[in-house]
Amino acid sequence: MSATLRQVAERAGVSVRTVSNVVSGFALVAPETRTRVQAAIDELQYRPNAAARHLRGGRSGLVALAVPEIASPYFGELAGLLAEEAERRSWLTLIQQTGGNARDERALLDGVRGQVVDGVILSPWALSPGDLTRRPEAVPLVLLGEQDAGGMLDHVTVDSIAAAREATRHLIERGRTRIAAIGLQPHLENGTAARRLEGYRQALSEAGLPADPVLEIPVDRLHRRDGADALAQLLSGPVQIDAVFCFSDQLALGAMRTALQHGLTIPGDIAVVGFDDVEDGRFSTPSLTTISPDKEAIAREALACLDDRVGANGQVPARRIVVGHQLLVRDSS
Amino acid sequence: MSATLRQVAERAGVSVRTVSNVVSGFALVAPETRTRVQAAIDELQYRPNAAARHLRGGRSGLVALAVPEIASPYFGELAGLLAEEAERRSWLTLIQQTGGNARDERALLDGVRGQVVDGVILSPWALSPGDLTRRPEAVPLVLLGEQDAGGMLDHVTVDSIAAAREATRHLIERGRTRIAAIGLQPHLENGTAARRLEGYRQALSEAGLPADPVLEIPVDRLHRRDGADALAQLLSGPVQIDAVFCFSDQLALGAMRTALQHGLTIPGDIAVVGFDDVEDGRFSTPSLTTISPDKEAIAREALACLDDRVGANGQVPARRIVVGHQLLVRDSS
DNA sequence: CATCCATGTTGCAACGTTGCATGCCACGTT
DNA sequence: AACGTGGCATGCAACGTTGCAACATGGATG
Repeated sequence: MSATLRQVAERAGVSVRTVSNVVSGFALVAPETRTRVQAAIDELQYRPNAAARHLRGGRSGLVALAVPEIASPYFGELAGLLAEEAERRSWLTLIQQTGGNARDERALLDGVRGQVVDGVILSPWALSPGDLTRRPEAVPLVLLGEQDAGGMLDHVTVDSIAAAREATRHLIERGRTRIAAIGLQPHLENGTAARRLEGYRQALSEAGLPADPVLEIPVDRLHRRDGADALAQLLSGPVQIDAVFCFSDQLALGAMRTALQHGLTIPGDIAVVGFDDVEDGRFSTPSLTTISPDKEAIAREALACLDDRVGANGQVPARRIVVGHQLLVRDSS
Repeated sequence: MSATLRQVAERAGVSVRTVSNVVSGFALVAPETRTRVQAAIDELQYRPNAAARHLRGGRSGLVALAVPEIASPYFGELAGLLAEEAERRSWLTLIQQTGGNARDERALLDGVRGQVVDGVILSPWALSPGDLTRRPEAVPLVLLGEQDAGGMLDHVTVDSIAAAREATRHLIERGRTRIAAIGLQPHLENGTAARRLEGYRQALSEAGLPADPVLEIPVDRLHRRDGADALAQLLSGPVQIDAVFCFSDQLALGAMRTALQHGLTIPGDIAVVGFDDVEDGRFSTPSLTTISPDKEAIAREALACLDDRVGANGQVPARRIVVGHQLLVRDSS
């Protein structure tokens, strides 16, 4: 094991407390003493013991990042940015996968959180606002995504309604009139899909196009497979379409595959727009038009919220931060 | 904060030690006492304090997962599986991005490791075997990938030479004779690219095809962009090719994009094979033929190594575990 | 009846750190 | 000479847990 304060103290011929002062950089230490202690520290390769500091100070320096699945490109990219930002602020990042189900998300809120981490950044998928606010313990919690908690919690999000409206409007401006929406998730409490659907409908309505329930396709999850299946289902039916707005890039990439397999051209026969701007969509063929949320800003703001809340223990008013987004027009439309 | 053992003890009218015994499940506790204590635990919602346990027991229950970048699909998928397996074994997973540079990888070995985590799973990218073995402290370390450490450390890998040979042989069996290799990384210590190149050359040699240095293309990183650029470079030159073996799926997906943009057909004009079997390749158009390493096995074996080494403190002989792989033939060849 | 054992239960100490209060010294002021 | 002051260093206690050894109790054994 590593050297302790006591060992360093003995070596330097000072008290444990003085070594602690040198290590912390604070307090008054005579220059001569400081160099002597520092020498002992270097010789013994002293490293502060994280467990003792945690026990004594009540802070672990750990933040949990809870997402449905880290392997999903969007959450992978977000996790990368969050981990970077966390490191910049001297936090270590714990990764916690919820699988997107309510049971695991709830277990997470009760479990890990309380005793190991100083804060949690949660991207809820299945929890209702009620679940979120009914938390006995008070570990700082920041929400990502659409699921609001009635203004009780810090919350970083994009304006999904506006973004979805822009995406749909873009398709309309390209002359499309039979625009399907893929990605409804009526079985989840999660408000994301609902908001994107809302934006989609607003755009249709603004353009005087009818909203047709037959064009609104629910999916089980947000994987490529689901997008592929959803479009296949549409194409095998009697419905005519000339565009699809998918609620995630993953869905869009799956849908594109189905379209191409059916011999359709993109964007000739079908224009496709996604949401997330993951790396895949930039190099797919054709490249994918998408809504690009400002992920760097999400990471930055989420950690900033946590920092503020952990620093000032007690009452900081809950914040709701809306980060920017951008429509990136590429070859698929 | 949460209740402590002492508070539970007072409430149940027993000693702190007895409560500890109940919580741990071990030792002898009279059934009647146990239920009484359990009741107090439930009422007070007692949760063991992780910091105290860590300090007392010397184990944090944390394992660090150190990869170049979590946003990269291969590492994302691997991280997901590793985190799942870790949870199954009651570890929490810390995520540590090295950026694939030697400085950060070295810093990681000296820093975090020592005082916070019980073990590290490292996917080295830039470190030499020398860097890896020259470690003063003795925190269990498991290596992923090709970079061996002279048999000094636990090491989980695929047989890259054999896999690359199979991939190349597959292209030869499809009648290709001008097969390029994309993905050399002469600037890194990392042995991965070197082994895949070795397997590629072996296959050519076995088939009596000449190895042509002009067909072996180095890249800076392993992103789609690099694959796209590499193929563009090849196509703009005088060299004729009818197939590409890319050392990662990312490179392959980038190369496919370039090929399609140049109006080439896949696999008609150019057959493409990748390495990794990431989700993207399953839904790209055309879908990507690739080498699929058994990622579940990698995750399982890596955690098993760590468990064994942490459990039995001291001398466990270093293990080298080779997990299986499989050539998945899809539309790109 | 003394002894031994198994079963329950307990107090003490220690893990390494830092907040707090105190001690000590030299120096300058009244 | 007595006093206050500021710079520096230290000892004690506590964070919450568990290993260890010891201690009760009651029943079985010699």
